[in-house]
Amino acid sequence: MVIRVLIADDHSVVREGLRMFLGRDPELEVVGEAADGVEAVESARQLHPDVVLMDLLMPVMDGIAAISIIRNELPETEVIALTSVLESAAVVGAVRAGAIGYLLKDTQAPELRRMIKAAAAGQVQLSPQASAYLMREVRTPEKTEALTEREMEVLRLLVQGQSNKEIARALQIAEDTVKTHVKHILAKLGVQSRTQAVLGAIRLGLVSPEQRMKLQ
Amino acid sequence: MVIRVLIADDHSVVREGLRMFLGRDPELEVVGEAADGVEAVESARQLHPDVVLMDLLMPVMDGIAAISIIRNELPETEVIALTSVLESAAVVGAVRAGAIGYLLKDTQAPELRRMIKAAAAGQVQLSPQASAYLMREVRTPEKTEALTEREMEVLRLLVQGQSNKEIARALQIAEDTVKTHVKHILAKLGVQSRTQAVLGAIRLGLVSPEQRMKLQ
DNA sequence: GACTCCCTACCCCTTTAGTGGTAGATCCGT
DNA sequence: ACGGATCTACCACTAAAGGGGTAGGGAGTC
Repeated sequence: MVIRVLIADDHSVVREGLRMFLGRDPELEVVGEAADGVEAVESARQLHPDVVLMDLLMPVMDGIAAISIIRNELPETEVIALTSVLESAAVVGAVRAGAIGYLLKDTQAPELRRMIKAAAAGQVQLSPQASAYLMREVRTPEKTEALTEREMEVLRLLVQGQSNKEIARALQIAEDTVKTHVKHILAKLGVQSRTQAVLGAIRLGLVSPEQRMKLQ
Repeated sequence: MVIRVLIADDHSVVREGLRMFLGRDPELEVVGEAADGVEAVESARQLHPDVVLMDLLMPVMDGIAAISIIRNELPETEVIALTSVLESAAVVGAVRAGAIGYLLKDTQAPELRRMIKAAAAGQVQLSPQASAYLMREVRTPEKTEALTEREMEVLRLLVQGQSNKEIARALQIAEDTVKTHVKHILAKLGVQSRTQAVLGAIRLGLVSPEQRMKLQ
């Protein structure tokens, strides 16, 4: 019984590396590749793979969104999140979206193959570090209270380094109103200043990398 | 005449992918691998490769530092910077350090082989985007005036979201002095607020990723 | 010795940011 | 119809940040 694997990563070098790692094992077969989230979802729909190796950082549609869709439409298909950095928000997001496993790109080949087989069998396999992040998250439930839509808009402008006055102009509201929103954002994020809010937003992945790079 | 290549990347998957890409070409031979900057430098010393493929984001010693050392000690060895994101600071930093080329991890195999051969011949090969970044840098000479050592220290604390008072305590100096430093930092970075300074520092790569992640 | 750069520290002053509270308008679900 | 959440907006006040300038002491350079 061969396990059919779909690889989703925006770097061709990484895809080729994974292909090599997996190709050596006769129980595994790479049935397709995808270079972004949308491709990944479409390929999964067509191929019905047993396991998807999904990079979290991809253009067009990020990996977490793709995981959600795939897990919804194809409950038989298990997804392993794949990333180069072990970051709290990414682990939690991937697991929330339905990933059964989480691994780093510096994982060795045997470990990788073991995880794919476990995933195909529906068994959860997490690295000790990833488990630790999940534990912490469970112990501290929704540390980040959900921001409202408007607050997210304000946060996005904060992350571009704008002042309250500039934000007010951009959103066509009074500066006092902006201060109210900022006040609530700081409280919800549990920080003391807009700079900390910006750093927290970036760290928690509340804003996409594109948004925070607009500066200049 | 076979071109001897050293691969330096902290992700085993990426190394394997590069090996695959390059192995298909009889003119290229992968003579070694390194998982961090220090390993890269040591391997280069021993192996004297013709070309080093150097990831910029690595633990222990980052790629740019490793490039500097290698280019200094082994002028015959050309280095191609390798990274997943095309970012202004990284391009400029790599070229300053002595990289002869710069390429992204989503580069296709033929392109990759072509660049390695050009590099071995001492020819510069840059992607159009990377060239554009360099052009902009040249047109805007030292947009970022060099910060002094003390200013860098203050900047690092700024990037951790600390207030002037907290920074003063951390550095054992008066808050007024901190304000003076911050004043100079803002002027040199050409920004209007500490939040913008933090964003700029991150974008320009003036602080390492580890430093900005300390929050919490 | 004169000069420059850096770090330190203070001055005065303006602007921006942050805290606490209240409150009307709207929408949504029960 | 009612409560709850959200967005809006204001008030008063305090704290923090930023902009201008000056200036002494140390280290290094010419």
